[in-house]
Amino acid sequence: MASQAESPTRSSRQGEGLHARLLASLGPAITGGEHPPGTVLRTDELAEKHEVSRTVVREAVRVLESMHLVESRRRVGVTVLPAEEWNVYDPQVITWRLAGADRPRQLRSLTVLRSAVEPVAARLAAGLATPEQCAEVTGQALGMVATSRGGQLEKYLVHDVAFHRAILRASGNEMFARLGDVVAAVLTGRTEHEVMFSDPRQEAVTLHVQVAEAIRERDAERAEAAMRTITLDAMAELDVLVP
Amino acid sequence: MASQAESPTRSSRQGEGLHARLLASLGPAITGGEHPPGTVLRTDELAEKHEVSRTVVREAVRVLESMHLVESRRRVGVTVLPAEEWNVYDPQVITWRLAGADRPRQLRSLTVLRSAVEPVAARLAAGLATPEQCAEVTGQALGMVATSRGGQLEKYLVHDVAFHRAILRASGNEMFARLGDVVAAVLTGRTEHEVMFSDPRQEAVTLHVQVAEAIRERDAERAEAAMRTITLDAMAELDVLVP
DNA sequence: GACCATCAAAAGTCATACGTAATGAGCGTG
DNA sequence: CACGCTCATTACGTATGACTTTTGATGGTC
Repeated sequence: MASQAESPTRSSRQGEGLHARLLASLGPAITGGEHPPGTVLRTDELAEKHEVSRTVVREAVRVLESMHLVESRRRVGVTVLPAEEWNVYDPQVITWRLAGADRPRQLRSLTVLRSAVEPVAARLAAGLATPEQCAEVTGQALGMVATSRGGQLEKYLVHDVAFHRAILRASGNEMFARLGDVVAAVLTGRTEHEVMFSDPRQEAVTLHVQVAEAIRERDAERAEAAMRTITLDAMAELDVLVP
Repeated sequence: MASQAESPTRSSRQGEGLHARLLASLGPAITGGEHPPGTVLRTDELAEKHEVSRTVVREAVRVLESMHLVESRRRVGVTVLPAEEWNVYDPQVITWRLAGADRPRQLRSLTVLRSAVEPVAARLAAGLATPEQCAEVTGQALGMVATSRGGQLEKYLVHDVAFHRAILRASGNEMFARLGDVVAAVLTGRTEHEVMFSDPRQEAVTLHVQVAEAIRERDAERAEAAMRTITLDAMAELDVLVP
């Protein structure tokens, strides 16, 4: 018990708890293929390697277990599960995979998911959006128009994310609403990592405005169609950028 | 350390660990509204109430925290988060909510999600399904036909679930594939809890066969359309059964 | 009334001891 | 030789007590 008493929390300050730090180390290592499925980790070993107590390791392992990244069995150890078992909807897992070697596959999966969900969300939003939500969507679309020229990619991105978030929220479906972070991650990733020298294509901007209009006019059909075009464009774009 | 030594694991045998048991108690209590958002739980209190050690409580809380059901802060306690924060895609959370008071809302959310995802999955499957996957889909559709009369609802359900699972898997998208459990839960729930005296509607059966045919013939358009009809029917049915 | 020092409550961490179950080597028997 | 049983080993599971760290709350001073 004296070890941490003599050296008050070794090294620099940590924002979060030790378990979170360990998790942030183990999670990406697993999703990134550093510990391939079938690998067996032992708690004592992890504790020693990361210089934390077994208690901390166990808490982190519990979380990984709840994500179905690993399975803890007596007398065996902590076994890394095959990727098919992973909770690929867990925001943390998504983040880890987007940050690692799996990034292209993950981006593609998410984009396909978008192409399924967002058109339906737009359709629902057209029927359910409150006046405030309509105003929000319209406002963000106009913001996209305003920032679509002159290399203001960062500002454009902000409006783009807010636009899609607003529609997902206005759809009235909690599960759709929760995909706001996913869409944000995809859009941000596109702007950040991929080559985006030029301004956004004007057709894309126009489509966003059309979606906003359609929702405002309660035209479910048009809202869905326009949004479907947007997401299909995103998939086509992905085919060009990613192998 | 003597407490469980003198009484060898009090009461009956437990299949899983204590933390899992605690989780199975706390999770539904939170998602079911028994501990409304804002409620503050204290670790020691939970430990005493459930007759487990703080270690066990902490592990369970860590998992709940990773699901964004609660937030643990020093000097404050374990605070229940508002429902908007919850990881509604976590299979455990879905299960808990389906088993609790939130069941109708959850069923509706999941059905809407299905209506967005499954048509797109069918379209993709039409382009990607291997011969084996085509055979599987067709086989399950035929199984549905065979069990669609004579009150064999349980057998029909098995084929129905397997059919949708096969298509989601054949879509080639890992995130779609992971929704197999969700679809299974919805379909099972419909057969179990709702009134289903009669045999399934023959039109529904026919639509499933059509989807299988379309996938086999690589007709993406028709596969998507038929599946869309299936999921829209499911939504319509839900509107009738659930308030 | 605003600001700051002090206090205390509760989570966070650690180390240790002991319980428990699963595994696989070894051994005996048919 | 094969099969199955026993049993020691091993690594996770649980409990506990001591200590640390953070932070809301309290109360006092200017």
